[in-house]
Amino acid sequence: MLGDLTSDFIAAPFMRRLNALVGLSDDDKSAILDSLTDARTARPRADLLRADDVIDGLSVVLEGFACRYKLLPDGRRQIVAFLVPGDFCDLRVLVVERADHAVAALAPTTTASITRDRLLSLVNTRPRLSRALWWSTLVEDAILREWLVNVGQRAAIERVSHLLCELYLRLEAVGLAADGRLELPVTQSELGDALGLSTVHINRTLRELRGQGLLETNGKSYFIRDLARLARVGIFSPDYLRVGRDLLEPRPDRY
Amino acid sequence: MLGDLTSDFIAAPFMRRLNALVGLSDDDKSAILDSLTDARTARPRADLLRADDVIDGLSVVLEGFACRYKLLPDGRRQIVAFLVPGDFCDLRVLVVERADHAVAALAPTTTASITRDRLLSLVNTRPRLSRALWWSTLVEDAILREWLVNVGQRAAIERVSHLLCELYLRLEAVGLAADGRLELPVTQSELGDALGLSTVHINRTLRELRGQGLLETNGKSYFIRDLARLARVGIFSPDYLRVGRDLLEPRPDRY
DNA sequence: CGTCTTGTTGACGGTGCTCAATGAATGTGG
DNA sequence: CCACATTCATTGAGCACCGTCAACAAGACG
Repeated sequence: MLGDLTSDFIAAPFMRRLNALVGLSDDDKSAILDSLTDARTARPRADLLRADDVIDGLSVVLEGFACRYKLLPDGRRQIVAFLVPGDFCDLRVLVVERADHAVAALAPTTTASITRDRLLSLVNTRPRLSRALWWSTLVEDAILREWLVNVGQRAAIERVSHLLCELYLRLEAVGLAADGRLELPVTQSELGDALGLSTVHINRTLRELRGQGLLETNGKSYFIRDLARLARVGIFSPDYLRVGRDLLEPRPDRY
Repeated sequence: MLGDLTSDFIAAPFMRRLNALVGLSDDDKSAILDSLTDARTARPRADLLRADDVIDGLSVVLEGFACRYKLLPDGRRQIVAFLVPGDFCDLRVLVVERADHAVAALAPTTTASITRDRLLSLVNTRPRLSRALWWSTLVEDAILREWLVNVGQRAAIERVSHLLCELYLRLEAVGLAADGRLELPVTQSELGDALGLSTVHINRTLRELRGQGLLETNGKSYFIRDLARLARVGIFSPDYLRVGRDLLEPRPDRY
């Protein structure tokens, strides 16, 4: 285990994520926290996991920013997910031995791991934890479906707006964004690879959003001036981020 | 249970799918087959499951063709998956109570169900079955990621070719396609909604593929004249359809 | 036998891509 | 600490891919 790390500030986003998992007891939470081992920090552009790698355990992002991606033989790249602190790298390790896609750090990224055996024994002895882990894969799936809708149906300005709304809410949920401000340690080229748009067009689209007074950017700092309006432009509804929660649960009325 | 249905020809694709699931015993197979109940046939365009529906059990497609889809408020539709015989409608029922997307029949489609309680007791008493079900959700995820790559990175002719290769292999795997021939009971408009292309452009792309001698179409019958070449055009590699199988397993050399 | 859906094709235009150049920022090695 | 290289953001020009609109034919269906 990581010793002091479990009580350390660095695990805060992961803690917040665990708290959000339905029905997880304090006992479950400390069981999984205590199983974290082997913390390491990857530099930007470093692969955390390569396609066809044999997976030997479950990794959790504690700090930083990463992505899943697939490459075509000619070099085109599609980013299929962004991983923010608190996200799991490869939950499918429970069933599958090899990855079908790669995971790369986009910013300096700290991860910690749980060995496969430890994880299997956790889910076997703690049904609620097992359920919670499955639940978080379902949220991931829901995000993936929404990304397909985004890339398949929305125009460029809608895609960018939608992604910004999603990332703002996800980062806010783990305490890494507030008051419309968020840090996105990704290049415009990476945004393009996630949204199926060219770098040049990402740049022009961001300029358009700034021109409409919806957004301010300064390097990798983003400031959403009007979340409700940005959500309208992006035809964004946050429901998919809360799969399985009671749909009638009161929600902030910002969209 | 469905009585005669379990031994009936109609369950053949589902049987073939079960046989393909890793490590499933005959006992497991008959347990799940015997749990099938409440067979019903939906007409084309009928919803099998609506967004926000409370899910009361697991449905299996026995015959026909269906899709998962999400709608935007203005009517745009993205099809996020095709369901062929042997596919499950809503495996997430195990964890989540409500659907975040809809499922619709595209052809006359027969489904059978397993009640939630029965399913839960099956997975609790049969670890291999539980593992096999999770495995099939992972294959679904892999297909979803590949669709995102398809829509995000590939040009129209590549997208159509890729989808045709995928559907041919999936249908062949359950005995519904052979010798390059397959039936796709979908309209060109539905292909467009799956690939993020307009109906008109689907039509032109199919014409182009016919012109290149790669494909023949006759209504909803498709004949792939040269699978290897179509796969090359679509930059198609079948790996993602076999997530978790040994990557060294010998494969037909058709791509 | 009308009506509706689907497939097909043409014309036209726009969204977004490619190519190219520039400057700023960042990183690296001497 | 500076010289140099590389990455990244930004903008312009030109054009291609694909969408929209429109029309018509052929089935499918009641």
